[in-house]
Amino acid sequence: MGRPPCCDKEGVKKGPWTPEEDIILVSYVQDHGPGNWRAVPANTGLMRCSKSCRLRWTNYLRPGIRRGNFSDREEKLIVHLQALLGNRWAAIASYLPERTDNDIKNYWNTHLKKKLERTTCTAAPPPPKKESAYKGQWERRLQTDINLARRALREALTVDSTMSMSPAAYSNPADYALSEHNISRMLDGWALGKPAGAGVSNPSAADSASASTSELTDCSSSSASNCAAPALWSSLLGCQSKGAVVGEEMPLSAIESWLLLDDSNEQSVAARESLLRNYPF
DNA sequence: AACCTTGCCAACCGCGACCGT
DNA sequence: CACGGTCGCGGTTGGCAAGGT
Repeated sequence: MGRPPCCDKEGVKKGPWTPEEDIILVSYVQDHGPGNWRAVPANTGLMRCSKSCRLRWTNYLRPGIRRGNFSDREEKLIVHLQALLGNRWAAIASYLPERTDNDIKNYWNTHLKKKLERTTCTAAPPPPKKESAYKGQWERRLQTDINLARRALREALTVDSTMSMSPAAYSNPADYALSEHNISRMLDGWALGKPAGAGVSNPSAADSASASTSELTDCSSSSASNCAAPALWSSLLGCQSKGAVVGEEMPLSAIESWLLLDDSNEQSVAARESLLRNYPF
């Protein structure tokens, strides 16, 4: 069986958006905020399905989106994150707040994939290096971060008596492990345990702050992973997540440094090991 | 100039997850 | 618990533009 497509109703317009439609959508979102997409066509008279409205907003009209060429830094981040996370474009996009998952996906499919194929064809096959171990560890870590962030956000948004519960109050230990209480406890521990040089500002956090300068940016209505992950990194690394000076020259954050490290460089590997020691999982 | 090929990207489609009833 | 509605994600496609023949 299968659900009929949401956009096959008669009178639902498809294809490219006109400037007039864009204006209507932007005006509506400015008034009501993003979210509740089902109400958008009904309230605006747009002959578009809710899905199309959401997509247009998130991929094109949403403020804070940077279009055009990807920088080397962004390329490297995408390549590394893709290697770690696979084709989880939304998760990858959460580390590049100014780029949409669609943009990153398109860029990967049209540029980076071919680029990598070219380089892997010409380059010698990679030795069975420690990288795989790092990859596995960091992939798990990143995935856990996303899951924790999602869960923490959900819990934070829920006025819940379990907030003050002790571990013993949880019937399932896994529930406590993922509880907001435990997460904040862990974050405190990580922040306290940060190395002397770890108090660097996080460009991701700065990007988030930059994106959030627009009053239209509404984290609560978008994917939790999109908003929570950079914030989590900020917490993890002891960075200021709010009030980051936008536009100021920022040193690379620990995570970004790691992502940009050259695998073939022993110094880089040593630096990575150091990071792993400083931020034990 | 006309036609064909290729590359790019906005938009669509289908599926799974989540949430309320 | 089951069900239906909604949302978000990832894969895919359609159409346009640029370049080549």
